[in-house]
Amino acid sequence: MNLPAERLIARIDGDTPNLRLFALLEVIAQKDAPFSLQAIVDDTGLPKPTLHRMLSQLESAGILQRDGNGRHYSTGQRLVKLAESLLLNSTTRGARHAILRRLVEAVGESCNLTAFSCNEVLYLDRVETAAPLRFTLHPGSRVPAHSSATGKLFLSQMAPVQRRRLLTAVPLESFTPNTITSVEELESELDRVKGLGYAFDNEEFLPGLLCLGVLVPPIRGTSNMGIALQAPVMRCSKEKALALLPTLREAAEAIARINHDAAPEALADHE
Amino acid sequence: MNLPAERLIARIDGDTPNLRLFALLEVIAQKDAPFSLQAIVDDTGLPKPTLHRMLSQLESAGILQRDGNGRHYSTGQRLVKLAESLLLNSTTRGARHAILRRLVEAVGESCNLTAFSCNEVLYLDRVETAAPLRFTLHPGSRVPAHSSATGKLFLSQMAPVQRRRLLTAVPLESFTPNTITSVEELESELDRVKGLGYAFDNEEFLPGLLCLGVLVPPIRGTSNMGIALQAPVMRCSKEKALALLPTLREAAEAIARINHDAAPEALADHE
DNA sequence: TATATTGTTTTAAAAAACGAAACCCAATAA
DNA sequence: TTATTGGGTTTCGTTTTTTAAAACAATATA
Repeated sequence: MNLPAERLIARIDGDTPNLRLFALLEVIAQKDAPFSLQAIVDDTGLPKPTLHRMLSQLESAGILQRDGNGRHYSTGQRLVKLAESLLLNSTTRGARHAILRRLVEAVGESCNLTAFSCNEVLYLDRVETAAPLRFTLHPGSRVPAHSSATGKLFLSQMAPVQRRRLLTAVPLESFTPNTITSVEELESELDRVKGLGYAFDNEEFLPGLLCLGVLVPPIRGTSNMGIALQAPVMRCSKEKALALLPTLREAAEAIARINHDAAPEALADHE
Repeated sequence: MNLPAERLIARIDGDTPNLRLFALLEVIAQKDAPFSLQAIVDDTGLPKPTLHRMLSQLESAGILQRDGNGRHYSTGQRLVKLAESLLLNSTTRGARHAILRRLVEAVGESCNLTAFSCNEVLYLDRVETAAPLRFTLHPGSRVPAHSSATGKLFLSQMAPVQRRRLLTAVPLESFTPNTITSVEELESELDRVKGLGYAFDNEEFLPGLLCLGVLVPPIRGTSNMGIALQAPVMRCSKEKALALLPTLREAAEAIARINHDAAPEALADHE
């Protein structure tokens, strides 16, 4: 996960200290493992004492934490909390919600917007269908990735080595007879999913619940948002769900556009 | 979404500008709609010109953006991207948390992951049991090493000379009748602990709280991570806790594997 | 044991942040 | 039309932080 060092240096250099701090956070956000002071020095080109001070400040504020042998830092509670709050309460929430609502109206089933956080699927938002039979899951709740449609999509984007580390850290918990609990089986499912660009959760988390998920296209790199349709199997077969895939994709693209322009007026036209 | 303003002020006030910026981001992260300068003034209590400057900096860096009429700010592209990167890459934390959670499920008591930082035990993460009677300690809090199970383990690894210097620098504070406050006594306890490879905290910090800790095996050298079980004495005897030692060890090894994978490569010689 | 390497502290100069007060500017009300 | 109000913005001297070279300490490596 080494990014071009020069670009980071260039951006960090010309700016005010406040922005430098932000740039530091951006560098840290790219790290997928605890990092040393020296690693940040290499990435940013800033002087070591400067970074030492900044990291110490962040550590004593609980934004970072020292870790492992005490010479490495990793993201602290507070930083993760900030990231989650940002995605949950984002000012574009209203616009995203409108799109989700329109999607639910179009497909007639509950849909939700998810993000990948700490190896789990985090529900950012959810709109429920009017149909009486429905599953109720609240924004802010979490679900394991391996038994979730969008979770599989998130996993399918990861580098195989890193992904395997996650999957083998803890046995894959089984929720229903359909839950995939073997790492090998899951990995081949993930490869399949990667090729298709969509994923099912075929009663793998809750009995009777079928989900079809797609990723919200990222500007570049990997996506950290997905939307999924959730329907009771007795009302929606896999085939029927697949027929709705284009509608789902359309909504995903609409949300991608919002994320990109982040223009609050975006929903005015669709009202 | 209005949080108690005083608390935010208090936190924002005493800190360095860098941390002030972060606190500002935290306030912004709570907003679910575009916000005005005045709204932030009300939330933080900081002077208007100060915030104006900060917001302007953030805006010109693409971290925030102004909406239509120019009088409101909302989260910009770069801030959302930061949040997503953070969550996508917080895999190590997530994996450790998953292991901790599974451990808690297996032993039925609260467990935590600690590190040795500045001669104190720092709680990195914690998962609480579902049992109604429990002690609540938050990640990020600190506890003196001499009255903590994992703290004793950390101390037991140190070179005797260095350790003695540490222990005699300041009198050992007493928290309960069981707290070891004599250096000689503590040192013999530490030798015993070193031989056993595990440590108890037998109501030495909080009355009624029994802890059993083990070290997370290091790649090499000394370990600065430990995991501990924490249980009310009335529910868990020393013997009962000891019976869970293998489970505890297993979890420690699982975390060690994660740390091992995340190990820093010997200095990268690019350039 | 010597010897790099990385982390930490110290320093004076430079830069930025700070915030009081004054100033703008648009939208109402008189 | 003119005052008034409630933001928002700019100015500027003071205070504080940041900066980064250099020295220092601790640690790993040979």
